[in-house]
Amino acid sequence: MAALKYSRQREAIKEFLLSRKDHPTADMVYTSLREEYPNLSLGTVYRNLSLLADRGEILRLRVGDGTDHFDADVSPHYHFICTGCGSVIDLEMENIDQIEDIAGVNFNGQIYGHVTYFYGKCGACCKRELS
Amino acid sequence: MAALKYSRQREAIKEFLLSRKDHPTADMVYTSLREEYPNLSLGTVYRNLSLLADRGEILRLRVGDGTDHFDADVSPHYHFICTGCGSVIDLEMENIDQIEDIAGVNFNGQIYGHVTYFYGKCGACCKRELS
DNA sequence: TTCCTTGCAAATCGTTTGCATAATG
DNA sequence: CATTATGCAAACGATTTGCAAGGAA
Repeated sequence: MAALKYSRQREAIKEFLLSRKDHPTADMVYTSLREEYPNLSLGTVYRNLSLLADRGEILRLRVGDGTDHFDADVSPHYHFICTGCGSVIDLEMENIDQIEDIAGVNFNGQIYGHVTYFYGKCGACCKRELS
Repeated sequence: MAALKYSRQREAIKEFLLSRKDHPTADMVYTSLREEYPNLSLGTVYRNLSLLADRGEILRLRVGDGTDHFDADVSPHYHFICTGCGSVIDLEMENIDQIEDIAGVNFNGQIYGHVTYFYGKCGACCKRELS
């Protein structure tokens, strides 16, 4: 892995992600940080998000809405995507790694991991529908 | 849902998907059908794939390689993506819908579904690595 | 004749890249 | 000084869309 040099921008991107629990997209990161760093470029945001994701310092979430979301919480956990408002929410749930064993039963290869997203209506959207 | 009119192209696209078990991309569908329908357009392929997916007649797979794959088998099943060769393979495995109940335990919304992809090395790639 | 569908091309969207310059080690 | 990172703009790949013409009900 190549050596990294410090960069104010990369630090700001990572701190921004750490400060939020709503899993922003690259464009959200860019737009928000632009207020503090007026000549930050979108390319730099993408470059650093990819770099951090490759190093495992952040998570890239392909939630299926066409644009990647990012999460600074790299501890193992799952995500819920609301089909109503599109929000991406952390789930606090029991480990389900046994599904890899279940999947491997009739399979003649090696299963090293899985990606799971849960879909439905979030609490706020459920409430909204009742009114 | 709007009324559908018959179209030779749509029929061909669906039949093509039914004839394959390797989950082609839009471009693969286009390239293959072009031989029989030389002036089929890529736009038409995309339009019909989206239309069929919206109606639930086919599945759109977001396997994470940047381009969507499609599957005419809409019966509930799971997919494995080989990190070696990128192939998308059907898994014959036990039902794991209980993970939605597990996920819902500490969640104050409604979970209606989930998407899971398994990753690893397929049989062919495992073999290749040994040699 | 109504209106869905097509082919084609242009447009869009998210993301990546080339390059000259700036900052780090 | 050697190298990595930046800003900017151009390039890209996948997908969508506008529009005039074609085909199904």
